[in-house]
Amino acid sequence: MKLQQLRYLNEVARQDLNITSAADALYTSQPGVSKQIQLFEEEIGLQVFLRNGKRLTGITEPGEQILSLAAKVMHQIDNIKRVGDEFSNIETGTLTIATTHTQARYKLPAVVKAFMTAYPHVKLNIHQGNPSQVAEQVAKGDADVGIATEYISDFENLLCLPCYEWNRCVVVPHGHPLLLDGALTLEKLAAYPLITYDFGYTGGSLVSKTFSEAGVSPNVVLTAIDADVIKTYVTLGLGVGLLANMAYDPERDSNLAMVDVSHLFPNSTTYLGVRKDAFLRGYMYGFIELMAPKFNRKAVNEALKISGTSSL
Amino acid sequence: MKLQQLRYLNEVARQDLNITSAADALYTSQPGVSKQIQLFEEEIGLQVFLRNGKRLTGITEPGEQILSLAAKVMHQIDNIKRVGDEFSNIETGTLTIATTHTQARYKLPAVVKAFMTAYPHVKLNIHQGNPSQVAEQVAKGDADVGIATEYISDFENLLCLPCYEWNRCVVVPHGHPLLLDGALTLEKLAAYPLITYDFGYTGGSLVSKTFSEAGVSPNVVLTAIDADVIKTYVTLGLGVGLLANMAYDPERDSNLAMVDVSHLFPNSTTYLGVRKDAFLRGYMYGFIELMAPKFNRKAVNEALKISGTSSL
DNA sequence: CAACGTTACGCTCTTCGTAAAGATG
DNA sequence: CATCTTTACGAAGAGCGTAACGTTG
Repeated sequence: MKLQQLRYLNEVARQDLNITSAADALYTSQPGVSKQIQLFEEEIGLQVFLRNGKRLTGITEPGEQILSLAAKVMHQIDNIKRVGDEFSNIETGTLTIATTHTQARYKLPAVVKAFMTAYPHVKLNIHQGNPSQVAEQVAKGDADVGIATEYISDFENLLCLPCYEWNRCVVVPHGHPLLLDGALTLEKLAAYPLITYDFGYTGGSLVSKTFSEAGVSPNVVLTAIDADVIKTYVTLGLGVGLLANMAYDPERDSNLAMVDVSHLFPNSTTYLGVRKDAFLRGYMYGFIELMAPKFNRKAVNEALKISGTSSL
Repeated sequence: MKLQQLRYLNEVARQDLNITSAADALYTSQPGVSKQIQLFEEEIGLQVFLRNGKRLTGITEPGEQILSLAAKVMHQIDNIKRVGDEFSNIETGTLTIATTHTQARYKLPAVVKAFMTAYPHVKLNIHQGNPSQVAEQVAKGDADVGIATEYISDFENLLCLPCYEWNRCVVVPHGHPLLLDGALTLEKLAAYPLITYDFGYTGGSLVSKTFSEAGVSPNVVLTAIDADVIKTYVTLGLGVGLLANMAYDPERDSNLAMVDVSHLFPNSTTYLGVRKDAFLRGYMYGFIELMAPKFNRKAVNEALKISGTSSL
C-alpha cells in the first residue's frame, strides 16, 4: 500500500468519481491514477468503487470506510509536514480562515491587521460561506480555522471556542416613524417590512425563533447574507433593517439611524472552530488568541485535551 | 514521503533507537532503513533523531510529534487493511486479548470456548500482564481488546466498557480458627498473616485502600499475581488467602475452605477496553458481546460515537 | 575491537507518461 | 461520436541488498 494510492483514491472521490479530472487535479497522467487504484484494490482484495463496465458509478460499502480512513491518513500526513514547517521555517506558512460575510467584513479586519503585523510572512486566505459551509470546510481540512455563529458545533471532530457575544440593531432612514414611537418591541418591529439576514446565516435562525416564541409574525420582505446589501435596501426605503450591532458604523452609515434592540433578542455567540486532530502552527495559536484573547496557546491545548481523543 | 519511511521511523523508535535491530524486525537491510530515515529527515527539513556522531542518542522535540503522528498513520493503515479482510474473508483473522492472570484463568475460559465455537477460523492470542500493561498494549494497538480491573481507563484513547462486578473471598485450610469465630471483619482478617494479589494487580489497590480507610493494617506476608500461587501457599499453612470470588472452585479446591467477604470490600468492576479509533472486525464485536452481553454491536458503536472523535 | 551507522554501487522492480484500443451513454 | 477507462510499452527513477568504510564507546 502506498500513500500515493490513498491520495489518488481521495481525489477521485472528491472529483465525483471522475478519474480524468482527478488526474488533472493531481498533475499526473490519467492512466497512472487508474492503474494505482487497480493495484490498491487488488492488494486490499476488494473493490472500492462500483463500476458499470469501465465507468465508475459509485462507492462500495467497504469503500466508504476505506475512503474515510484514507482521508484521515492524508490529513495526518499534512500534520507531519506541518511539524516540519513549524520547526524549520518559523512563522512562515499559510492560514486559511473560513467565515461568514458578517465576520469577514466587520469583525475580522482588525484581527487580520494585527495578525499580519505580528506574522508578516504568513499568507492569508479567507473563504466565505454560510455557517454550515464554514464548519464543513474546517472539518474537511480545507480551512485551518472557521469563524461563525451557531451551527458550527454540529461536527464531531471540531473543537469550538466561544469568541465573543453580540446582539442586533435596527437601522432605518432618518425620520422613520419607528424612531419616534418610544421603546421598541417585537410587535412594533413586525408592523414594518423587515430586511435581515438569510435564515441559516449569522444568527438568522435565532431571530426567527425569538419572533415565533413571542407569537409574532415578522413581515420579512427581503433577506440577504450581506449587511451592506441590507443597508442599501433600507436606504432605498424598502423596509427596516435588522442586523448585527457591529455592522453599523455611525460614520460610514450616517445616512441611516440606528436603534439598539439587544433587549429584544438573546445574545448570539460567535465561535471559532478548529479540527481536533489538526496540528496547529504557532501562528495559528497566535490568530486564535487575537480573535479570542482568553484562548492562549495553553488554553487551546487544554480545550483540545479535554474534548478529544487527540493525543498529540 | 513514503509509508515505508513512517514504518521505519516507528520501528526504530520502538527498538530504542537501534537501527540495526529495527532492520532485523522489519526483515530488511540496515542500510536501507538508515537511508530512508535520512531521506525523510531531508524532505521534512529537520532531524527526527538526535545523533552523537553516528549514534542515535535521542529524539528531537519535533521528532516526538512526528513519531506520534506516524504511529497514528500506521494504525490507520492497519485499519484499512482490516476493512479489506473484514469484507473479503468473513470471520477469519486474529483476535489478540490482553488481560490479567485472574481474568485469563477464571473468567475467560468460558468466553473463549464460546468464541472459538462461534468463530472457528479466528486465531486467538492472549497476552498477560498487569492492568497498566494491558491498557498500554491496547493503546499501542498491540492488542485488540484489553480486559482488566481498574487502571484501564487512564488512557485517553481507550473506550472502556464495564463487563461485570465481582468481589472477594477468603480461603483457609479446613479447621482454621477464622472459620469458628463468627462473622468476619477487617480486624479479624488483619490478625492473621495475609496472602493476596500484588497491589497494582487485579483490584489490589482497592483492598489496601479499604484497609487503610478502616484504620486497619493488614499483615500481608506474601503477594502474587496468581491466584493459584496464593492458594498453594495457603495450603502450606503460610497464611490466609484473600482472592477473587471466581478464583475459588469448590471441587478443585476441596482442600481449602472458603468464606465470602463481599460485605467487607466494595465491588470491583472489570472493564473491557478497545482503542477508540480501531476498526473492529465482526468477530471482535462478537467477542465483546460474549464478554459483556449488553454490549452488542450497536451498543458498542453507540459508545464509540459518544466517547470519541472517531468519525468512522 | 566490537557494535553500530553511513557511503558506494549494481541490480531489480516500480512508476510514470505517451500512444492506442476498448466501453459507455 | 464524445467522453472516459483500460491496456501496452519504453524510459526514468526509486528501493534494496552486498560490501566496504568510518565512528563511537
